[in-house]
Amino acid sequence: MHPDRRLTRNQDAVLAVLQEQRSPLSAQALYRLMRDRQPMGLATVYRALDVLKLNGLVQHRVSLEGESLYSSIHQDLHYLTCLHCGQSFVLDHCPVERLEDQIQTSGSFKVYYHTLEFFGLCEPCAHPAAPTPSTVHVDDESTADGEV
Amino acid sequence: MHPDRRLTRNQDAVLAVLQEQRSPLSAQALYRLMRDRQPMGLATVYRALDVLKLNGLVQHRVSLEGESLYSSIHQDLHYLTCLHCGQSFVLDHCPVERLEDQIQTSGSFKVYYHTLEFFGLCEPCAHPAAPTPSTVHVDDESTADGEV
DNA sequence: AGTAGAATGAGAATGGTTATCATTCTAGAA
DNA sequence: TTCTAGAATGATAACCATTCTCATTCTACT
Repeated sequence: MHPDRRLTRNQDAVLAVLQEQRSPLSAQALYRLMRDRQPMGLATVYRALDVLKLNGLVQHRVSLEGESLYSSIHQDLHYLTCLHCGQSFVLDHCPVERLEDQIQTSGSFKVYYHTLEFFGLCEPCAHPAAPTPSTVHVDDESTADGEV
Repeated sequence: MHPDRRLTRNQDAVLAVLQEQRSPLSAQALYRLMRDRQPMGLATVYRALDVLKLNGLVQHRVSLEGESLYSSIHQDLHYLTCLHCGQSFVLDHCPVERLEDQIQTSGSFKVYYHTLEFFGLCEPCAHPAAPTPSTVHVDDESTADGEV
């Protein structure tokens, strides 16, 4: 990874594959995919993703399982993620672009991308057939809005 | 962690400590803090955070280093994070609350909290004294082996 | 062609988080 | 109060995505 340098063959291949994807991919999944395209070591995949990220070509978010998911910088997808089952639903609207522009033009920080994700419980997890973790009674301190 | 159950002493203590904090804390940091308050095993701290999260009392985001940072659900902090040095700057404005309400009232998903984070390069990392990773030439996409 | 610096691969090491399991606690029943 | 089933807890091993190490290969430039 270096200043004013053109991407390497591997970095280019990783970027190309990412740009074909419809949804974010983990580094490991990407590594497996590369076998049929441009086989390379796992470490190289991670390094390539780092370079691409530092150059504003790729973005990433972290799944609930702690896995980093990468996608092309041009994808502006956001999610509703269930804290219980971990399933993610895609949101079609992004209300943040304007703010990003504001930050951008205010100088002093160059914004490449942003993540916006909502967490909570999806319908099945919130109202399961059999009772499931949902309501909790908190006695003291601030909160006490149990009821779900 | 169980249905319609009051928080345990430990879970209560973890929540209380979190509510005193001004900024998000990692589970490990929290574990260290608890020693002076309500000593408990590291695993219990993680379990408590899970329960609190599933009940909408605590939120978390993941740092660039892959560490989960927890905070009270009432903190609505968002960040500008530098991809190069990892430093985070707090944003004072959150433009997303309205959308959260929309999702909330549209039914079918109960939103507890959201994360909003901008990534890019901070001033020092973007314009360092000595040249640093910044510019990259991409000749479109799948140019795997062109000239070079 | 020759050389310095960068990239790469393979595998070891790291470190936050989760799983395991024996023990302790809690809330309700008798 | 005592008894008991189910839940919570602690200590530690196991996991696993990611990073590091280092010897080797490539690349760009002279």
